[in-house]
Amino acid sequence: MSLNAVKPVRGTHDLIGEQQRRHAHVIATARRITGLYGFEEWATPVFEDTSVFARSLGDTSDVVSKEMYTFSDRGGESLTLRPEGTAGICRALVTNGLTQSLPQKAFYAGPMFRYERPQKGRYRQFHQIGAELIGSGEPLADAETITMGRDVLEALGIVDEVVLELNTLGDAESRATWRTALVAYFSDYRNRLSEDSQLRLEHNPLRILDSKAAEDQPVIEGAPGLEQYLNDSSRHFWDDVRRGLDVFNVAYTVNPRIVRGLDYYSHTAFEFVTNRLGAQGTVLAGGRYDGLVEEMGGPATPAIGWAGGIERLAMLLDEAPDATAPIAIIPLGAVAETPAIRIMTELRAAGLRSEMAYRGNLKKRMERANRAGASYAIILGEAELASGVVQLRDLSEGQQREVAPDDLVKLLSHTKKTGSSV
RNA sequence: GCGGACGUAGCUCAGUUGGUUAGAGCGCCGGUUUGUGGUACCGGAGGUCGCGGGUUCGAGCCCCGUCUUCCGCCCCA
Repeated sequence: MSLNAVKPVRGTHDLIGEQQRRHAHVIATARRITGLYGFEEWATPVFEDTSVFARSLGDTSDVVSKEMYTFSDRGGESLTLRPEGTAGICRALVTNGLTQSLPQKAFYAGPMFRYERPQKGRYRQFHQIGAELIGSGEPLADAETITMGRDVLEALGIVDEVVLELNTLGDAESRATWRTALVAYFSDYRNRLSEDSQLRLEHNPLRILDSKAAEDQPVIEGAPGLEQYLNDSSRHFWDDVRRGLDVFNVAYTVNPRIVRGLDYYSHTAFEFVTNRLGAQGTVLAGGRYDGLVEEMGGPATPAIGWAGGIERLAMLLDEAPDATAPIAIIPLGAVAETPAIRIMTELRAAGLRSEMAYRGNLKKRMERANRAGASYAIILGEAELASGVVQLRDLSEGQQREVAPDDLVKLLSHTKKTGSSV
């Protein structure tokens, strides 16, 4: 790198070659699978009025103040780069009047931004796929949405790398009574809690449950579970979600420590987790958020969804999808260029990826074709022009024969091979 | 925001207790009589050792600061 080369912003990454192909594959796969479930892709702005996200977060101290990319535009309005996808989707639902035509099934993919310290699979600009099913309050909707997430992971070939952890947060009433009991319990053991957890007791007591501090574990063991505080309807909902997962044939383990900090969450919470990515093991996660649309100024509307981190999913893919192998067109001498371009144009019109280098002798062009992972080389010089043929060389087999130019499309169309360029 | 580790060619890394013009492999470029690649041989380019200070006769190596990346913590919408 040269002396005064510009540097990328901390926590941002370029996606080139294999990396971009991995990302594109994750997105294309998720788009296809969610499509099978009747979801349609939405694209919302990457920045919104700050209130869109601030509202969805309430006044969760750290998150709003320290971890969002917030700035003023020239008109003095406070804007924020979206830190996640759900709030924007809900805002779009409301502003487009779609609360009148529920349910809506939205799939999205794109960059998100959080001002955090980077680690592997956790960047300041990162990318997510996500799906939101808005307007369905039945437990079966939860089961089907989770199943859809499982299917995406399966289609990516990584379902064996993850386990599905499931929990219920109950409805607002159940959670309130549980929370009270929890705070009372932890307060009794306050001095046995870690310093962090003593702070959490003040502003986010549920988070003590997934504390990593060793000294917290014995206290957490004895903490009251939500189970005993669930009211009847919440209990039925929870039972029905699990029954639904059985019907859809989705395996899960119940993990009572999965919590969500915000009030609009209710009932189902789930995470697909891997142990292959260190501390960033959650690969796709979601839950029910029946209170959010109302928070955005719409009518009370039930909703459930999930989001998955593309970086993490891309890292788990066994191998990157191959680039499509091109066909290399190699004219020898200036007179061959025009017929070569004609052939190349025909191949492209037939849907075949074709490239021609502008310079270099035959040897150089062959080397270049090889490096580009070309499947075939089409060589034509004066001798070929004179007899109305071209040389068609199979670069993987090393065999070469003369063919009529008109036969090329037919010969190459069914031999779509893959190469390993970039 | 807190704690820790790393930072030498495009990539992966070597570089003895600080001592002359900083190395290797891979990759890249060129050549091996000019119409044949992926494999052999020969040659070449490319680094002010992340950046900035300091100590020293002398710093890639020691000290301080700073930036990045990575590992944890906090947070995780």
